[in-house]
Amino acid sequence: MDQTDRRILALLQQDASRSVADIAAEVGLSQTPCWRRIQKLHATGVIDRTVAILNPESIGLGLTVFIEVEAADHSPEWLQSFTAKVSAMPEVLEIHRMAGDIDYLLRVAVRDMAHFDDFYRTLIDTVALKNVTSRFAMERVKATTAYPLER
Amino acid sequence: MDQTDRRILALLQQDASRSVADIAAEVGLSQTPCWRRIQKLHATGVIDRTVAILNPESIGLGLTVFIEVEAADHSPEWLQSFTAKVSAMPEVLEIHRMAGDIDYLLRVAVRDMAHFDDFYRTLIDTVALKNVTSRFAMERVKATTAYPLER
DNA sequence: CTTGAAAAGAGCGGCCA
DNA sequence: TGGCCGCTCTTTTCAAG
Repeated sequence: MDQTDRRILALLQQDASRSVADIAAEVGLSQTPCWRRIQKLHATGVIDRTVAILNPESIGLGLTVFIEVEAADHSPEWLQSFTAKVSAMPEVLEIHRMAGDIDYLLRVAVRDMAHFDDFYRTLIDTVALKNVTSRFAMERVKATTAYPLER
Repeated sequence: MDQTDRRILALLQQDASRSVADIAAEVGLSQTPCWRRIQKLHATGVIDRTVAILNPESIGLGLTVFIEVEAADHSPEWLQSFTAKVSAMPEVLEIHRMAGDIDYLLRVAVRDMAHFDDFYRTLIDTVALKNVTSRFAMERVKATTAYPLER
């Protein structure tokens, strides 16, 4: 993956709806080689998928909550049950297994506090947890899915 | 926005590279009305953009760090300077202004610990901070950009 | 809202340098 | 590798039920 690939990726991370010809022109290639590079980036898993990013407010999911979780115990059974059950909850957009005093960090999208309360009850009902801290986001100052690729 | 729009959005959040005809078939519409709905969802800002999602490991940015920040003070000047300067750092993918004891939560993508150390020094050099806690993600158990739309 | 169709545009592949 | 040139498929618009 060379510098040209990186430039292509940078553009596609910003806007994947642009035509190959368009992107090709911007990176100084003609269509075919540019198209071939993009195919290869897909095939090798560098590009995982292309998706529509929605405005959460417009679909009534304006409340983002980060939940810090400490495991009830650290047995393989608990871990597996936790990840399986929590992964299946649609409000949970992300689950990170963490280093340090917190075992898992969840990122959750809900409608409002009532919805969160609902979710929270379900969560603590579904899996045994030692300690849970919820942090509420008031404002999304920056939110991008684009990794930095300069170099 | 009705149920059909929601179904279209659910599909586009999963895979925005599918053809309109394909999506139309799945939601039980013909091409033209389906296409018009998608245009409208763009125009009204429900669909913000469509982007390529990369595999962070494959581009050498496999280390995700969440940084909890307490502001040095809460003056408008500090807040503005903080958001402007930190937004401009490419490693910072997300900035959330939080409720509670933490003022800001950052989500940062870096190559490795050395890169993080670099980033961290730059961060605390760039803006005055009262307290900073870094939490390191060991494993991405779940990561989706798709908001739940069932209903 | 549907179908059908047609023009414009983009994706895709072969072939040559 | 990259570039040129078609063939094919989609997207996009339009007319009409």
